[in-house]
Amino acid sequence: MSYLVLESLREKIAQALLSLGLGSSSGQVDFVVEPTREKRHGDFATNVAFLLARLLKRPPREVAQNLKELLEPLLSDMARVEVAGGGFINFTLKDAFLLELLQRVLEEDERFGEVDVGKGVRIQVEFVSVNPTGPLHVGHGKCAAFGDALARILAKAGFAVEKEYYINDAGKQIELLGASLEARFRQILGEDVDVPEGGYRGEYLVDIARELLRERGAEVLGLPEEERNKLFREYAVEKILAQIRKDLDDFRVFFDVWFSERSLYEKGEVDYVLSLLQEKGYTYEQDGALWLKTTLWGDDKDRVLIRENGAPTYFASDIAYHWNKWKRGFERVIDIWGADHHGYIPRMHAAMRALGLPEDFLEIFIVQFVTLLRGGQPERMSTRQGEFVPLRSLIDEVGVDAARYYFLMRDPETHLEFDVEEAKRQSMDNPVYYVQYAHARIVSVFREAQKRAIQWVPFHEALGFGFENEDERDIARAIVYFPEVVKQSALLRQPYLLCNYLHDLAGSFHSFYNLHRILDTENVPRMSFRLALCRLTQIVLRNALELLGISVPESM
RNA sequence: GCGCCCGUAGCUCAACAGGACAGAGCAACGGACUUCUAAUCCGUAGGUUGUGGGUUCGAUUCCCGCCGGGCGCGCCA
Repeated sequence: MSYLVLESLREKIAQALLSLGLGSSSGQVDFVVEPTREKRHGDFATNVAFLLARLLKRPPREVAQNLKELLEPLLSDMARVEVAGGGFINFTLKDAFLLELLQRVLEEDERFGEVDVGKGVRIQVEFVSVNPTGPLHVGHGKCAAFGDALARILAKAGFAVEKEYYINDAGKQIELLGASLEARFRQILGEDVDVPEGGYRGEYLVDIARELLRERGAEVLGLPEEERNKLFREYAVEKILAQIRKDLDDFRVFFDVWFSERSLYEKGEVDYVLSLLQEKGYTYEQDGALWLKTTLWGDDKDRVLIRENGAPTYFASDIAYHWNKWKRGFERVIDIWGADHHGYIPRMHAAMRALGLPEDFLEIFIVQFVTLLRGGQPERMSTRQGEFVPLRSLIDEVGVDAARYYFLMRDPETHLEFDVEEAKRQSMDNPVYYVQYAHARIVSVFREAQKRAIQWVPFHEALGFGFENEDERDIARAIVYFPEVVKQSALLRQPYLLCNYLHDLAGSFHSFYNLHRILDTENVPRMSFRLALCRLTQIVLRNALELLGISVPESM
């Protein structure tokens, strides 16, 4: 497991507090340790003295001073512990310690960044789960990128992760889909019929109808109604799902499980869960329908489980679905939904409580809409949001890497303005290339070294030469911080923290590269040390990009 | 009307979960390739953090009101 710099420091401070009879495990002093923003404040800082000052009713500065004296002997890894500002305590790592950590990074290599905050907890991430009634659009792409990256990050952070796609292959919209396909089918055969009211009018159904005609011929219309409906329905779902899978594959998003809603009905799980809720006494009948008392857990109104016509609602099968997840042994499940579903959250949480599941079993994330811009102007393809632009066309236009990075670089719960023109530009305005370029540059340095048959001291030995300047040290500090970022993004479920980090790391490297010559055969120790730093930076860039599902180019 | 999200430089966004002087990129301007990839770097300029209160040693961050934008409020999924 990788070393967590902040966590270790925090623990030591907590220990010091305990020895003072303060702080304690009860956490009455909830202090932070964080990397400093400015170099002159050292590497890390804590606000513990401010919080303690309140408790002790002493000036923060004085508390900080006392604490510093107490801490110093405990912190053999620190070169300096200083009181600054109104009462901050700043820490500066010993170079020797930093170098020792770098050694570990070399050893851990592709495993660097693995942390054990997940402790093997089984967690499921369910995302995209688009109804198989039409192709994926750009908004789904954002959900896909987020869910996929989150799953990768959680795995790196020590969770046992499974990715799942829930196929809504039951219910009215699927009936409508089948009817829409049949209408297109008949149209091709020259019949004067229209797509049913509220049906699916997209061109893709015309293509599918043609395919069906080619495969099965016009005689399918002669089948008995029930059989015919089933055929059209299933054919449409199958074809559309295949297209969705293809799009997701190309977007480098893969699922462990494709779960069918229909199977819940077939196995009687919907009925079972309904009876379970009835037994618990959380349901009642009114207006001929069966209701769940979701208001018991804060929902605005109670919700219908079985309609007056006897058909279960989507809500009912969704409850069964989540019960099924629980029965499969997940300790925690994450649902990622589009913004138009946010009104659905309270009832879902209420249902979990009604089933008696732990409060933190279900986590729901809402992914806000994407607005596509083209040169600063909103995309015209839709009168509403750009999200109706197919994901496919975005991938074709800007590529997978740029698309994924743009989706991931922001908090998914905020609206995203995605400028297609900017994403396409292979230049400095494009953050994904900025990061990838750093990697390609490093590879190129090694390529050059090899070409010139340059000999250098092996990395682990070369690290012994130590830092020559602040620029080198800055990179080292950024490198050893990576595991903390993995931990943070996993616990906060925020892949974008990783993007910010990557951008910073790449920036430190680019600055360094422009300021200092690496391949300097006049000074072999220095060159060797710098090559070691390059390799280390390369390791982190690669590991981090992989967590985002973005390719790691050897040259650009 | 109610609920959720959002409001920071001309534009798109950060600010590490309440911390030090609010930072990047783009756009603008000025510099750096006979030397490891210039998709890069260095510098200049750009701000009453929508607004009014409150809590705090400290607020872009938390609370309340208002203004503006987005989304949702079905026995649809």
